[in-house]
Amino acid sequence: MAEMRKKQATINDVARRAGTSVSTVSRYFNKPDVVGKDIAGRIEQAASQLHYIRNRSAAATRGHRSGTIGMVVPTLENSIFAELIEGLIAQLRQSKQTVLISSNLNDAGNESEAVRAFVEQGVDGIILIGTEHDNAVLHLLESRQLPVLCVWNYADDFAIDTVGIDNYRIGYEAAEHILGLGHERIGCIFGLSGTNDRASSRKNGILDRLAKSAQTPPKEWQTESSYDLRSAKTIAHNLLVGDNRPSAVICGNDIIAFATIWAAQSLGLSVPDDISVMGIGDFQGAAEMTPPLSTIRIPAHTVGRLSANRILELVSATEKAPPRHLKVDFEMRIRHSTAPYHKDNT
Amino acid sequence: MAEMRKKQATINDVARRAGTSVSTVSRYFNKPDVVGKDIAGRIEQAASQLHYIRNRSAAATRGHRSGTIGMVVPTLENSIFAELIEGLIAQLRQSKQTVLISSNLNDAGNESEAVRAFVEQGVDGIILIGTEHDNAVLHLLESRQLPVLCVWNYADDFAIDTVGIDNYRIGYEAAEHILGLGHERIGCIFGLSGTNDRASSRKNGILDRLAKSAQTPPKEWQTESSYDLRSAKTIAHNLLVGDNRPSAVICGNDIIAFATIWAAQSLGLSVPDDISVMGIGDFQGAAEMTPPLSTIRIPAHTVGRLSANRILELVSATEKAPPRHLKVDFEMRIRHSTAPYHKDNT
DNA sequence: TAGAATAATGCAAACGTTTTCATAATTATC
DNA sequence: GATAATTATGAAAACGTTTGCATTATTCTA
Repeated sequence: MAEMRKKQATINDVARRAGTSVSTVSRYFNKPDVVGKDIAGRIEQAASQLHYIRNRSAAATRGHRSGTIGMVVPTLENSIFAELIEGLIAQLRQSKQTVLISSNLNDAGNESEAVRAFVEQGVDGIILIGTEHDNAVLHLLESRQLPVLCVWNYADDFAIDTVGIDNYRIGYEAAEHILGLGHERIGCIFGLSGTNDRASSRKNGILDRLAKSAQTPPKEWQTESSYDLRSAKTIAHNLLVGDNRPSAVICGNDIIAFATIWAAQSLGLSVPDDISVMGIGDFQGAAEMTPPLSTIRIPAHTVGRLSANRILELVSATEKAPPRHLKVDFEMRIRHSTAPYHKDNT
Repeated sequence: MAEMRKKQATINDVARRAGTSVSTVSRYFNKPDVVGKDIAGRIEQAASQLHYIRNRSAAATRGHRSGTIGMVVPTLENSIFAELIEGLIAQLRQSKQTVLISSNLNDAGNESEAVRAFVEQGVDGIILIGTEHDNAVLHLLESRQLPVLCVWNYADDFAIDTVGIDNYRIGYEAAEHILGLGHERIGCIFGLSGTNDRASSRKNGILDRLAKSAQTPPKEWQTESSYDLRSAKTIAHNLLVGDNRPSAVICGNDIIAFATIWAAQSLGLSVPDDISVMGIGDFQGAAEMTPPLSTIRIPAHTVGRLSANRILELVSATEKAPPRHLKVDFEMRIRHSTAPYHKDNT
């Protein structure tokens, strides 16, 4: 159909029909209040009669905003990012901005290409997850002077604006909860800390708190897993099988926590009677599952909303300001997958 | 920073440095093989030295493809759409296409605006979920002659191209499985059929198969729920509470099935000893949960891949052809949430 | 009411590409 | 070796907007 695409109404047609000039029509669409009442009416009418739709590409050539924000996430298959994105879209839509999404498909090496594609499209700003990014990406963005925002991980010493949560603190609090329950045989399944700043912040928070109470787990109880149910379940199984097992396990996120609970159940263990499980994230299903998961709620939707506001500020800022960092609060959601330590937990 | 955005290298700069004309440079980027070896080399070098990045907006004004495909989904928070999108992105990336995503945020009324925004951005094609769409949307797309693809639901009588699964058939097979197990007290929790073609196709498939064996459930066991764990769990609870309850429940999708299993467990019922639960979708976690869910796998990633290929075909087609419909197969995944009917199932 | 300030409008250049057409250079054909 | 066919290149117009500047109409000030 490419060839036969009909000629569509342009701003010229609208101007002609409304009996005015293109400049005025253009102005009307950009700042409606600057054009006279009568002409405005005629333009409105002409535009709707002709089913006129603006051509943002054309506008963008003249240096005008494209009205798009690009966001690249590590993966869409983690519901928490989906929630984040929905928050972002909801808010950005109110400002008539369109969101371009790209996924690294779980391979950080894809990021650079994704960002480049966004730059080609002429996005007004870019949102990235976390603070660890390729030099190529950072250079590109820097040389283009393109507004960037790193979300998800609060990092007050970072050179780029961030909005996110304090993952160290989250880890700390998670450990605190388990300690408060009296557990002394504590296992951990962290997220993969090698590639992921959030995971390693949480890990440090957990370990620091544990160390403070002289409860640092033995090496073989400090495990790591990707955020993937299948492998997490295997790792949890290995941690839990046999008699010498922890009485509580702290998980790097809820995916891992789900997997741990299911591994325990499939081993015939009761959560929380035989073993307590602590998650992080409050993902979908955490509250509904059996038993409802004790976790820490990360308000992803809020992060999305705030990110939208912040990137818009950055986009319309007239000069470069020092980076600002927005910390968003988390909330403990203690449900029924954790319980006080008692003797026969062994 | 808007004001101070540095001037970036344009195709002109590249041409000058490479000692050739802009036309040749442009051609080089679009069909590299049509320009001479030596010049090609010089262009390549000049472009990389200048960190040149193409400006797709400018290209688009001249009627050239924008290199973008827009997709709007009902919600991102359903992991199955996320999987679909990942498949789409993965495939489209290979053809150097960028994906624009929009979410209706669970309100179909948003779709029209989302589509309009995409048209303003000049997408080359649009992918929609399902076959039920606003007239405004359909008209807009039609009048613009924009390639459209409706995915997820196979519908061989639909005026627009589709690629998806046969939801009627899926429902039919789900019922068949439960019937084959000997159940005679069957309850259903469908998806909301009012607003959603997939849900109603499945419902019809289930009901038709049940009717064929004279097992149509009483009205009060034919319930509906939104695809949302919380409300689904409530509805499942009401269905299962008390002594007069079904021995098996067929669920409109896995979200509902998860909720049903958890509702049963929280009522002290065992799945599948007291009650069998059948899902549809094979969402994340279905295989890992306790008990592993019997369901029907919808290969969302494949749907995404195929959709990518199809929309690309439509975009580069030179004339309008009659719609084609691609059916993608599903697979039974019988695990442990369903079991043969036995007497003391009450 | 004259002059100044302000508001509304139009003209035309500019944005960075693609693409048509013409031209020059090369290769194939007899 | 002359002509035809093919290939590689460049010049310039076009795409649909925005925007700086100039102009005209309106309102304000004294």
